[in-house]
Amino acid sequence: MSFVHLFRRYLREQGLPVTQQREAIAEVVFNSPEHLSVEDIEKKLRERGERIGKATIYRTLETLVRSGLVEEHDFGEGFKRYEHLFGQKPVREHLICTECGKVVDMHSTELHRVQDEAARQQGFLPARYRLQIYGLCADCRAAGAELRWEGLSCPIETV
Amino acid sequence: MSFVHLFRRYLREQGLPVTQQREAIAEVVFNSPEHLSVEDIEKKLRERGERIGKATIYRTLETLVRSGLVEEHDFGEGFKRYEHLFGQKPVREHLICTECGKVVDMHSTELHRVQDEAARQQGFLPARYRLQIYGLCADCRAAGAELRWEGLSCPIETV
DNA sequence: GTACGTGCAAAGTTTTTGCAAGAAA
DNA sequence: TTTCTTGCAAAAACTTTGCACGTAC
Repeated sequence: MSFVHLFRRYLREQGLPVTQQREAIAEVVFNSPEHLSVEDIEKKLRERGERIGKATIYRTLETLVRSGLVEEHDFGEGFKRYEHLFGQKPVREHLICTECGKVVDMHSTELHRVQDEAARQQGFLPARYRLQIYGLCADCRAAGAELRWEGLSCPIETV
Repeated sequence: MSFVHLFRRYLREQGLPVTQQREAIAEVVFNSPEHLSVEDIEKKLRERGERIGKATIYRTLETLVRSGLVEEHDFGEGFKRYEHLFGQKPVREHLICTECGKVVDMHSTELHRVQDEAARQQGFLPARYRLQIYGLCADCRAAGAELRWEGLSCPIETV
């Protein structure tokens, strides 16, 4: 149920002190299935009765990311979001609905393989990747939403 | 050679005034093969003898992106970069070297197809996507660089 | 002449940093 | 006791906004 001991182990491995704040922040992140913003984390901590400064949250998240237990995301909202990597295979593919803003996780082994291949063909040695697909989610499509193009009437016709 | 007339057409279509500043900014972006930051653009404008306020640059980039002629990128540097979509097929795949920071463009038709398929399988209607692969570029590999893992010694073993 | 753009500076966001006081080992 | 953390507030970095003045049409 709780994965905090993994983080504790990482801290010890690195010779870093295990503090109340670090454990509380890790617990909050590990117990949320969503992609959390720093503000979300702060709110959840307050709900638990913990009052931890933003600076500490940022600093702890940096450590969590470095430990490999948490991943940082940027969905172009102007701030970052954080997600733990337990449960299923690490999810690095996100479908982002341009209508309702919902973010759906996805995983495709084939996709992973093709990406890897393509990168290697360029002499590149891939380590991790991040894919964001923007479009309409199933719900919004069902509700009748449509993709809209507000750009040039005749997109890119190099005339 | 110059694609500015496409932007002019877009502005007219939208009933927006065509101004000197808008044309100068579009020219700078259209004539650079790189991914430009707002600061880069400002510098290039100054080199051309144009002194245009940052606010205008931001506002014009917004319009350029909406026109579909320019794409906004976020490589996690803390600021955005902009790239025109002329020349080759729109490039939405980036190989980012974690050693030297270089960003290499890539394009794979197969990759595109697999992505599309995977999204549709989830009931999602894809419109555009963005892929970032982090790793080591050919040069850094040749120079002997290696991927390093500074996270937990035994990555994610849910024990 | 009217509507919209421009430039400046101020305000807004999110994130980082400096430092005195405090906790972990 | 020594080292590293915490929390606050200030700073930083990028972007947006308000407003008086100018320009496109």
